[in-house]
Amino acid sequence: MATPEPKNKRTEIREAAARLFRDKGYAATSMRDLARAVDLKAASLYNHFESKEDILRQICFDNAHRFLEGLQEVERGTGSATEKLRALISLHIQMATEDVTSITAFNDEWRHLNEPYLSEFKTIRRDYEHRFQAIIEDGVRRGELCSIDPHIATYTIFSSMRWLYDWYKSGRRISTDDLQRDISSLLMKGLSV
Amino acid sequence: MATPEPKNKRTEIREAAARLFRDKGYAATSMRDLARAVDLKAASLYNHFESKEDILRQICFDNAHRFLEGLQEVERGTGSATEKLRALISLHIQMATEDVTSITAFNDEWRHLNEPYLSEFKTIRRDYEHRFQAIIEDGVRRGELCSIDPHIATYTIFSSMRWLYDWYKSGRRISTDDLQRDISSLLMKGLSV
DNA sequence: CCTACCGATCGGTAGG
DNA sequence: CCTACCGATCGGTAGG
Repeated sequence: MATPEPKNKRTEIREAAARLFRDKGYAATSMRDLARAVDLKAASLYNHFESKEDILRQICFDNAHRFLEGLQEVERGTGSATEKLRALISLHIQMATEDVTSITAFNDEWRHLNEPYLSEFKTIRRDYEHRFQAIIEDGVRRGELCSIDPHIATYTIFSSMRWLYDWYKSGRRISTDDLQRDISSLLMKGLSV
Repeated sequence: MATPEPKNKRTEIREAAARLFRDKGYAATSMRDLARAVDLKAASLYNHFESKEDILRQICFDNAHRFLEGLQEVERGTGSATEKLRALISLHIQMATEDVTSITAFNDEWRHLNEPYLSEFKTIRRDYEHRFQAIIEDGVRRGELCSIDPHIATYTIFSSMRWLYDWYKSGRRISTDDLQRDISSLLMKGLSV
């Protein structure tokens, strides 16, 4: 009973889209490609989504909110700046390894959003970056971290895990635990006094 | 005298293409966009390049060879693994800051190459990665670097500088010297014993 | 280097 | 959810 179908089809389309956007890029993915991937005709996709951009929009904003929630939880904690930073690095690795396809589309394809969504997305992103950077600044001020430029540190941390998105496509031969340990230790040691 | 025009126009088109590919992506850049950027009609572009992909091809392979040359020079050196690694990090930062637009297109758009060029490009890239990783493995073996997984270390270093490509688009307020110092010290300290 | 034009494909809609 | 179809735009060519 009830209607389990509609929601599942929507999710199925969204996931197929994330995969195609990651593999071919948003612009190179046609609605006919996507329809084929979910065994539908192109026109039928419009019963589930307003437009091609609507799908991208949901992928981008859903992931943005997941990152923001993770950050908020860390901010509410009572640990040292070092502990918070370590938790944030874990968050990024976790996001990258849990839902790879979606995160890749989120990372690389948001620039294809149209206004006003593009500006809205950039604002959220900038907010995240600033709050992340504030934690590093705090750590430097307290003498927990070395006197690195917090801006450089923030972006270096962000991008240092980007290879996971590409790399997870092919057969991954490293356990998530090893990743956590090695990446986290490299970055934390690099930032230590 | 002579003919300085042809070569200059070719270069002008290539640079405009690199900028457009970086800003909008390869698939979303039309030959009409590119023609407009260099004050030509779309059809005239085909006097300078065989196809749209031909332009991308040149950007990708030129940069691949520049990276390989830099690596070769480092490999020929007699320094320790630590010194070689430091030189390679410098190479990446230098490439990223010297010719940003071209490097971004090289980094993100190569997947739009068609066969057999796609396979050829991936082979070159894999070769570069393996030789880079060999230097890290050597450093670990000699006890110069900590016992991190060399594979994780290699890719973390590669991607840790990727933000430079995006970030250089907007007004850069950090000097190249500061970048060199902070990024290099973060990574080298992170990898030290 | 241009005008004129090609077939293919695009995102999306009408109407059922 | 489909068939049928729209105008727009794509990469590229012919011919000069």
